[in-house]
Amino acid sequence: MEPRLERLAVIDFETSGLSPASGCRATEIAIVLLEDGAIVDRYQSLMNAGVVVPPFIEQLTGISNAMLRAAPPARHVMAEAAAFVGATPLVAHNASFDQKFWDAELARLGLARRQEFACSMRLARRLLPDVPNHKLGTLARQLALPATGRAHRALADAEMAAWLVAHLERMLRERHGIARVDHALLCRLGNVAKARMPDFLNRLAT
DNA sequence: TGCCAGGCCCTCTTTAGGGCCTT
Repeated sequence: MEPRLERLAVIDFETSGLSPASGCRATEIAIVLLEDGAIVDRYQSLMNAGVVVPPFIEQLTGISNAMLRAAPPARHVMAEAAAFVGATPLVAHNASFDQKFWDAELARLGLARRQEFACSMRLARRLLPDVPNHKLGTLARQLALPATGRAHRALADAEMAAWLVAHLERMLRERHGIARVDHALLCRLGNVAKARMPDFLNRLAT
């Protein structure tokens, strides 16, 4: 039977800094596959890209330079991650960040991204305008999402983002009466001006 | 060695500035 909701790959990177354009590299990746509101598969690995992580980020993530020296090569990990994702539509929290690293790490293998990213932060800003802020951890607490482990580790954050996406999908179906919630719709909603959202959702209701 | 981003979004806007989010 075809699933009611399209399968999504929710991705999270830990990195050595904020921008690959400044020489920063990925240090850990996690991808969870979300289908019909449930996590059905996971991929997670540290990766050694040959960079030294500054103390602030070691403290933030708990990923030490010793852990990275013992990790498999970034090249090997990214090849596995790309195969795991395939052409599955991608989602990330503040997707512009993860997209930059996904594109940059794939480019080092001579690969190009095959699909668009939807952004759970942009969706949350539009669908949940009244929460204190739209950080992933705050949203997880506000919505009482399932516990996923230590924040700022890739698998915990990817699972947290996946539960957030599942919550937003359910909101769209049950509160806004939208029968078909797919990746294309999530991308479109992320681009609608906030002031136009109520009207946009009304027109989608079935 | 030392340095360190950038796109979105709001508003006291558009000839701009600053906060938010990710590590």
